[in-house]
Amino acid sequence: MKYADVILPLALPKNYTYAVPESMEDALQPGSRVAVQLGKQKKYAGIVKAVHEQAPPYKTKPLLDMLDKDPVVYPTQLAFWSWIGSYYMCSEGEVLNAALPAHLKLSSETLLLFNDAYGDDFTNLDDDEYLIAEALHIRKELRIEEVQLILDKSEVYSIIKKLIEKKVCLIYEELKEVYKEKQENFVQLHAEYEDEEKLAALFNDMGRAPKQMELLLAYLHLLKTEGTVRQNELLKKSGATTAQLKGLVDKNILWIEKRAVDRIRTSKVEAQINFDLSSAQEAALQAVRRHFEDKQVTLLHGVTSSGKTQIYVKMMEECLALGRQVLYLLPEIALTAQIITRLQKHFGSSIAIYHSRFSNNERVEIWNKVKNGTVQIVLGARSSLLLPFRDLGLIILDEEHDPSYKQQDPAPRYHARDAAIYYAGLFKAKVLLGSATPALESYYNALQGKYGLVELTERFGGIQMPAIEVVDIKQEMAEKTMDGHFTQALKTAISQSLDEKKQVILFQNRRGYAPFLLCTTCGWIPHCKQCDVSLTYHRNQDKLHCHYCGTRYPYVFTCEACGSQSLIPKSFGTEKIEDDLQQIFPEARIARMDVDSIRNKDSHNKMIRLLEEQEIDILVGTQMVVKGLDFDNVNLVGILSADSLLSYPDFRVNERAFQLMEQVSGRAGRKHGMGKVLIQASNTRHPILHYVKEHDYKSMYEAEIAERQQFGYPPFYRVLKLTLRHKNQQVVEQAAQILASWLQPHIGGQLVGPAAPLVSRVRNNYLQEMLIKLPREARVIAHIKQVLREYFIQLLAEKRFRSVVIVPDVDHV
DNA sequence: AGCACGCCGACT
DNA sequence: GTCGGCGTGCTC
Repeated sequence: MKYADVILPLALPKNYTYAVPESMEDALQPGSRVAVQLGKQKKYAGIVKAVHEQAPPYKTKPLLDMLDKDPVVYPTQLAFWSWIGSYYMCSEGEVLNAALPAHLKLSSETLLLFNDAYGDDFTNLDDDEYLIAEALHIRKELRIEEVQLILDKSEVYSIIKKLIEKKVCLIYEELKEVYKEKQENFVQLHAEYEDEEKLAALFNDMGRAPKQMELLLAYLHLLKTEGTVRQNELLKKSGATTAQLKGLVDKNILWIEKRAVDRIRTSKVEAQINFDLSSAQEAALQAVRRHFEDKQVTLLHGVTSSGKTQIYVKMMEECLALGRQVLYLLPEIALTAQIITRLQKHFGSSIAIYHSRFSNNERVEIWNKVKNGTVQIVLGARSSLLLPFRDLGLIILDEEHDPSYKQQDPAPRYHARDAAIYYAGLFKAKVLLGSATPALESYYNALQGKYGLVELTERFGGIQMPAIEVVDIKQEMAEKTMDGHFTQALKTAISQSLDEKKQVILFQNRRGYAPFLLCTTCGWIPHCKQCDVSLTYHRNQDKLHCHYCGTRYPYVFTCEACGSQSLIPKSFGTEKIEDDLQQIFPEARIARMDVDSIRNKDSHNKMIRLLEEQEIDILVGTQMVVKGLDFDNVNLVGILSADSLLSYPDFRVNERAFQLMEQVSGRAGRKHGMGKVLIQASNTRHPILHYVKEHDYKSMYEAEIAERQQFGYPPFYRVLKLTLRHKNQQVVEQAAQILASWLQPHIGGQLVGPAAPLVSRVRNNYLQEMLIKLPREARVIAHIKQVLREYFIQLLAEKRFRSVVIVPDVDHV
C-alpha cells in the first residue's frame, strides 16, 4: 500500500497523508496536483510532497483524483518550500498558497441540487425551507451563498440539513478547474482559393463589393506578414465590420476557426539594443565573472547611473547561451515600463514579466511556460521567486537593499534576497546582487569574503554626481523666511528650474493631506475606532482614513472631547505639499505620485510618460519617486523633511535614510548637466546628512556597522520578531509575559520586550511585540526556532490563551 | 481556511 | 421555550 504526503493550500501546521489508490500508483509523482477530501465535505487540490509505503497511525482517506498529467512543480520547488517553511516558521501550505497561481488552487463549492423525485408539493415545509425549495425547484441548483442571500442570514446549515432529511435536495461538492484557455477567432481562406488563378478570378468577380475586396486584401497582407490572421486584428486593420466579414464567410471564401491562444503575447522582434560597455563596466563585468568562479553570490555596488543594467544584460546573455534560465528580480514599483520595454526589445519572446497586477489566467500561463522552459527569462517582483524554474542559472536581484523584498503579511514572511540565495544553491546557480546603496548585511558579507564584491564608482558617460545642499529649516524659521513647508532656498531653486524649463521632483515621506486633525482648544485628535492610531486627513475625498485598517470616516467638525469647532489639519503629507505648491507656483504643472494617486493599473506608467514628455513640471511623491525613474530633464530634487526620515524608532533608520536620500538624489541630472539636490532639515548636523552630501557610502557603512556590532543587531545577530494578538488587552499582555519568561533562559539578554508597539491596537485586536536577537550560527538558530515552536504549542494549550494569535517574523525588517 | 459542535442571549 | 449568535476544536 502506498501513501502520499499532501501539502494543502491552508495554514495547517503539518501535511496530511492520504492513501494512494492502486490506479494512481504508477503515474503519481511528487509535485503532482491531487484532489483530496478534508473533513466531512470540503475537497481541495493539494500537491503531493512525497510518496512512500509507511502507513500512518491513523486511518487514511484515499486521494480522489490526479489533476494533471505532469507534476506542476519540480522536486527543487518542493525542497525550496520546505526550507522556506522551516526557516521562516510557517507551514508549507502557506508557502504553497503564496506560490501557486489562484487558478491552480482549487477548493470545492457546495451545491444544493433539487431532488426531482420530491415533486412540487411543499406543504409540509416551514417558511425558510419553502423559500429554498421553491428557488431550487426553478433553478435546479443553488450555491450556499445564494441560500444565505435568499434567507438573508448566515446560519443556513440547519435548514439545509432539514431539506436533505426531507429529501427535497441533495448536496454535491463541486471541484472546478478555474483556469480557462483564451479562445480567439482566426480567419482562414478556403482551400480552393490557395490556387493563384482561382484567387485572381475571385478578385475579378468582386468588382461590385469593394469593401469585401478591401477586407480580402487586408487578409492576404496579414497572412503574409504574420502567418496567422486574428479576426479582431483583421477587422481593425481593414476597418471592416463583422457583417462584411460574415458576408465573405457566407460566400464560402473565408472561414472562421476558434483557437486557444496565449494571453502572454511576446514580441517576436529582437531589436538588439546597444549595450556596449564602458571600460569601467567592462572591468566590472570581468570582475563579476572572476568572482563567480569560486563564489555563489556577488555584490555589484555601483553608484546611481553607473550602468549596472548593461552588466546584468551581459551576464544574462551568457547564462542563456548555456541554455539555462534567468530570474531578474526588482522591487515591485521599480518594474516600470522603462525597464520592461528595454529588456523586452532586447530579449524578445524568451522574456516574461511577472508581478501582482497580472490576471490569474495570465499567471497560470507564465507558470507553465517557466516550468517547461519556453520562458527563459523572468523579470519580476518578489513573488516570481516562487515560479517553477526548471534550470535556473542566474538570479539577478537589483536594488538588493530594498526593504520591499521582505514580505510582511501574510506568511510566508520571506526575504527574497536571502531566499534567492538558498534557491540558487539548489540549482547550483549564481546570484548577482546590485545596488547603489547596498544593505549593510550584504556589504558586510562582501567585505568578509562570503560574497564577491565589485564596485562601480563612476557614472556612465562621465556624468557627475549631483551637488547636495542641506537647508536649515530652523534658521529660516528664526528669520521668518519659511513659506509653509518651503524654505526660501527651495523656493528659489524651484523657480530657477522652472525658468530653465527643467523639471523638479519633490520627496515627502508621507501621504495624505495632513497626518491628523487637531483640536486647538483641548488637543484632541480623531482616532480610528478599531485601531490605536490617529486618522489621516485626505483632502481629495474630504475624508479621514485609517492607514492601518483602511476604514474611512467622514470629516469631523466638532471636537468630541470639548465640543469646540476649532479643529485644524496638522503636519503635512504629499497632498498638502501639492496644494501649497500650486499656490506658490500657480503656473506650474504639478502632479502627485503616491499609492493614493496610483491606485489603478496604468496610472503609474501614464504619469511616467507625462513626466517623460515634459507635461509635468513638478512631481511630488513618496518612496515611489525613488525607484527606477530616469528622466533626463530633472535637474532639481527636493527632500522636504530629512528629520522625518531620521526619526523612526528602528535600528535601521540611519541606513534607510541614507539609502532613500541617496536614491532620491540619483534622480537629479542623470544625463545633461549637473543636477542639484536640496535637503531641508532642522537638525542639519546629523551625521547621515554629511554622508549623503559627500555620497560617502563607505563612511556611513563604517559608522553604522560599529553601532550594529555594539548593540547586537544584524549582520552580527539575526532578529526574530514575535507579535501576539488578542481581543483582550490583559490576555495578550499576560501571554507575552509568560512566553518571554519561558524564552529568557534560552536566549538570555537578547530578548527585547515584550511591549505594546507604537500602534497597540489594530482591527480591535491588542498587540504585544518582542524582539529576539540570535547569534548567527545556523545550528543555534534552528534550535531556538524549534524551542519556539514547542512553546507556542504549550502557550496555546492554556485555556485562557487559546485564541491568542502568535506571528513569528524571522529576519524582521 | 472551512465547518461542525456546543453553550448563552432575544425573540415567538 | 427555541433560534441563531459566536467561541472552540478538528481536519489525514
